[in-house]
Amino acid sequence: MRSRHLRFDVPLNDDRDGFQMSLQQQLTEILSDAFEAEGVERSFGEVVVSQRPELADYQCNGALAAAKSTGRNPREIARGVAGRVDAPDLIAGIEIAGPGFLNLSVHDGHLASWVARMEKADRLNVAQVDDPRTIIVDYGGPNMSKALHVGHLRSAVIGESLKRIFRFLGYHTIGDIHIGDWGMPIGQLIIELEDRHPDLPYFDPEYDVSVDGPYPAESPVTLDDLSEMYPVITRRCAEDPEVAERARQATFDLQNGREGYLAVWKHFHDVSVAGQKKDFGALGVEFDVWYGESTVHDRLEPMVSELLGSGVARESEGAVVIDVAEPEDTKEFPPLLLTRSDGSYLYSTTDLATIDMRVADMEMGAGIYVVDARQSLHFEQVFRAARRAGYAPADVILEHVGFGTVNGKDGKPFKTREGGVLRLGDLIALIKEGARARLDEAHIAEEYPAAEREEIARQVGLAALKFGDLTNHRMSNYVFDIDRFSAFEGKTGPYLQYSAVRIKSILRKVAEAGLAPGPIIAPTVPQERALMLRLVRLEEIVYRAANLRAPNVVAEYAYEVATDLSRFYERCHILREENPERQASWIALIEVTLATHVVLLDLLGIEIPERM
RNA sequence: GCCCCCGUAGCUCAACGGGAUAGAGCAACGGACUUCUAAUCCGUAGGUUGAGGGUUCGAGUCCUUCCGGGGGCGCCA
Repeated sequence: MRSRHLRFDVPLNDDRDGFQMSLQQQLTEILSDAFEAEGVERSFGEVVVSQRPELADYQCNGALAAAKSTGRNPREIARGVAGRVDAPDLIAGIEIAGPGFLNLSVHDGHLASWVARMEKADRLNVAQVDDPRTIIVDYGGPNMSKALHVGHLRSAVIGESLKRIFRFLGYHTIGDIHIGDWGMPIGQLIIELEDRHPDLPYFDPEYDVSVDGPYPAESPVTLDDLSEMYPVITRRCAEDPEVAERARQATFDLQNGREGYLAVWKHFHDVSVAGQKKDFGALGVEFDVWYGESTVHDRLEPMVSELLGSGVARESEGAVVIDVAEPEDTKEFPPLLLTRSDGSYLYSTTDLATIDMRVADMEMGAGIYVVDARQSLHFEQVFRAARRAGYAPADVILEHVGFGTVNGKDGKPFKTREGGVLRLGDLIALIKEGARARLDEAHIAEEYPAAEREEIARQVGLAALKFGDLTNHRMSNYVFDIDRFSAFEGKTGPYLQYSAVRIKSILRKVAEAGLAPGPIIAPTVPQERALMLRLVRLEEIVYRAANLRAPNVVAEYAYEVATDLSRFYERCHILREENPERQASWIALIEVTLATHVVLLDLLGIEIPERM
């Protein structure tokens, strides 16, 4: 059984001390046994969280499904199963409802022992996968020639979260930014710079490093220059075929090792990476490697020759292509374009070579590409080509995890009121400013040192921004509304932080009062019970998020934990509680809740302030 | 023309591989601070899930036909 595993066909590591399953799994085992004893296939015993919390904690719908295959009455099956369930210490009640739902309520003592288990076990008793597979998460994907804008937010934030989720579950993960730094945009920037400053040594064909000395160490352009130049040159290329032809030539020359171009490319690369490190750093997005298209440039020429030699690739209209259509395709599948007719390389070329490199040199067991959903065809082509070329054996997972676009209120890709794109750096500054204003107007943290207020504003602003993105399902094209992304009330990142901060505050006062956590006892208040029931689901949630590649599952759950904590907080006053056993149990309970928050917010890439 | 994604409350979004009465936040209205932080909590109101047809005990979810939006379809990334 041990049903939870990622779609990598990898079993969960069961070598855990004590409780080896999640509560849900444990209930599923019991029900499966009962179904089996009743003469029905045990797979019908699957237990899920109740859709009607006022009726039950968990439910099993198997009797309904089994009715079809067995031809028996569903309520009769349910009755039979219910009669065979005998686990009084775990299941306090089992009832048949409606057409044949089995409603389960968990025994309070058992629930408390689960929370206690989380408190004592490592990692809140969340199992790690038993799989040495290396997962490379390819996200961020900035183009070297453009400053980061809101459109880059999704890949960065979703990719970062997925990487953290996989890592938390025990996978060896590598986050790779995969910079776009070897294609046509570079050729375009080169000729734009050449047109503006033809006197620069990089463009002098006569320049000889051995005679004239090395190229200047100082960059001829700043990041702002590049951002300004890029739209200019793309427009010029669109309007004038001759300019476009020169850009293509420059791209070819760069890729074939023209020294001056390589030298100026290096400058472009360095100023651009410096800017990206700043922006992604400000977002709290951390890449393990800063590779890019150019990383594989040495492999391109040999790769194309080899593929041509082996017959995987072929010439077509002067270009080199790989056919990737499969007989069972129902739709037309165009071949992957490996080189242009002038021999220069494309996005497809570097992507294919990158797969080869990742498998051969980085031991990639799974490649997760967190890239705009519009590129799905491209990735399907590249993945198929990688299989045909033998770069990616069948056991290596290649997966495009797409996401929707960030739109404005008009349904088109987001633009500022002035019609320009909103830079990521400006957006972060804007939201942080909003968070600071919120502190002022609500008279929060007035007595804190200025530096701490500043830090709180930063953390709160980023939380609002990230949660605002991650709470959406990744596939939906969401509407970017600055007001929503800088809201601090309701279902927002700051609410989650606030929940954690409240606990920290209580725990400080608890320590001052000389109180300490004690054994977690059975819940006596509905809000307390609801919180426990929520916490116990942590493992299910994280695995589910990983399997669906959906951080919004974690975001949603984190919000629910925070809500349950708030309700508990309103109802149960810990410091004033007179029953010492209950008080000590509550202290332990909020400690587990805080630990859960710490895990969840970390998976979302959200920091928790000490106070706010 | 072919293919992919999307369409859910006034707005922005969820909905745990088909389950019971489709849930949250915001906005609106009404309550709760001498009480561990009110960035909170409680309540009211808000829906023919774009439209039709089908599959079955049961459909927002699967199939199908339309309508509407976004995107892709060899020398862009």
